[in-house]
Amino acid sequence: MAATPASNAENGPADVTAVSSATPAFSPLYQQIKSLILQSLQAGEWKPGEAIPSEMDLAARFRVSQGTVRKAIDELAGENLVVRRQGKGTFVATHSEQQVQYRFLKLMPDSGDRDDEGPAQRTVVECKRVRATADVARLLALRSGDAVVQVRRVLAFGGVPTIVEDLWLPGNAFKGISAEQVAGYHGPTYAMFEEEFGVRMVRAEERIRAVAADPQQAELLKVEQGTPLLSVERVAFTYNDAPMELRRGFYRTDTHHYRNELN
Amino acid sequence: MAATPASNAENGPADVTAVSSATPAFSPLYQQIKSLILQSLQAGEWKPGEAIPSEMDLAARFRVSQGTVRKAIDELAGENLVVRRQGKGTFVATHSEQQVQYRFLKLMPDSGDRDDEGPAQRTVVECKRVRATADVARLLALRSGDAVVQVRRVLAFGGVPTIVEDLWLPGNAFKGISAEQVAGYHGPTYAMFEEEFGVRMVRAEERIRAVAADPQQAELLKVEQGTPLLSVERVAFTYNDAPMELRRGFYRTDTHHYRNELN
DNA sequence: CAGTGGTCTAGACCACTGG
DNA sequence: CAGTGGTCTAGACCACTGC
Repeated sequence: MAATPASNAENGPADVTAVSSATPAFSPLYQQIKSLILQSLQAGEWKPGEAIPSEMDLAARFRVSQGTVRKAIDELAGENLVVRRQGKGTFVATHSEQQVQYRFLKLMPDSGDRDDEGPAQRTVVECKRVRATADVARLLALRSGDAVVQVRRVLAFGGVPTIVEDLWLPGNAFKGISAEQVAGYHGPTYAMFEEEFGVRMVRAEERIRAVAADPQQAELLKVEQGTPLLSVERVAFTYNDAPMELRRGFYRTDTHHYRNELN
Repeated sequence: MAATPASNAENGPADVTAVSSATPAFSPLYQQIKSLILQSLQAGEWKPGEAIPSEMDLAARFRVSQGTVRKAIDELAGENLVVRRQGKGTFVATHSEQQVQYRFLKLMPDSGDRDDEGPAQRTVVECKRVRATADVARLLALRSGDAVVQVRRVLAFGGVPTIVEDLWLPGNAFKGISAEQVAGYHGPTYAMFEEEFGVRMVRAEERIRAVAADPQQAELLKVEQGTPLLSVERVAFTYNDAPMELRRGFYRTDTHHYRNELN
């Protein structure tokens, strides 16, 4: 009964080549298993923080060997979609964990660790429903005029306002979001998105520039107008590469810096 | 003759735990194989661009199964130290390849591909031997006053000067480097370092800030003094995490942006 | 066609977690 | 102690490259 991959005979396991017999594209079994798991992840069969079935169980479910499931999960773990814990199981990744908190925030204090200065103090300046402008719509894969939620907030570290940023969220997925929710939640904002709206951010792209502080930014960050600021435009994506957040931030870099690792 | 990593008994597979019986630290066999390969890479047993022995050969050399060698090479490939090519072999990674050229340069034109604007035009402003200041020495793991080579250059894209940067290189490893060499080499500077000095950069760390152009930067980049520029400080490392280059660059970001992917 | 990396399996054993 | 992920092996076959 166990699968005998790539064998056409009676008993054979999933026929790897049969998936799309028209295209000559060859897709390994473990890739197919991977996308099956991915579908379950997307569908919410297992929630963030929960354990997914053991490798043995999944092997039985998909009629393949444990090694094949293993390789599929290896890739998912490499993409930070799941987390393996020896002796315990494999868990759906979440932004709530201590270890990888602020995974997407690359701004670091010049000296000392980020833990030293504690969590950011969040001040929500405004939170309103608006219609998407052309560029917001484009980046969020919406149509101009679609409903979006715009949040403007200031993040301070050790009492010093350091970041001012706008968030744009598709109105559909974030119905009823409020300023209190954004400001009051304990933990990363992306963890709140998971808990309150079932939206898990998986990856993001940033475009960084140097700009001069305009009057409003200068006031919110308590710097002189014209001070150079780091402009960080981020598009964050959920599972199927669907953009779910646009963020435009302006960072003071007199006591902090944006840290990046090149491999 | 052939290495028998950490095996005590005659026939059995290598005893994984015996490596450091004092420390309870457990090091899997494939990790040991990985560091053996890494040592050969460092020692220059195989040069950038060359093929390393086949998995079968390495398995025989180290007296382990092919699967174990495979997992070791998988990690090396994941760190971009080595490149696998099906049907051909596994090759030592190099900065000379077309595909991954400018792996460390994240500045992108706002519209269009980087290939569209062609290679950067390099102008070397100066190239001189100096003594390391305290901060340069610290970042390069040298002592203050040690000999270093400083290179100042301007990079232009499509005729527009966009980057001005200083490079500091340990004098020891880069003896005899000249302005002509830096300016005249066809291909990435890091490829030149490999060919001419046997120094291969493996990874790098960057610290990014927004600053105002000083008079000299303004002149070289043909912008107004005070224009916001992206300040990018990079330390590049060779094999054993040894820092081998410090680079301080200033980027115009009116037509380009620094692109980053968050996972 | 031989040689390379890539996939898949089956089974054994190890390390770690928690009841 | 049972259950989980982690390692290692041996062997089969597939996909790709180049002679």
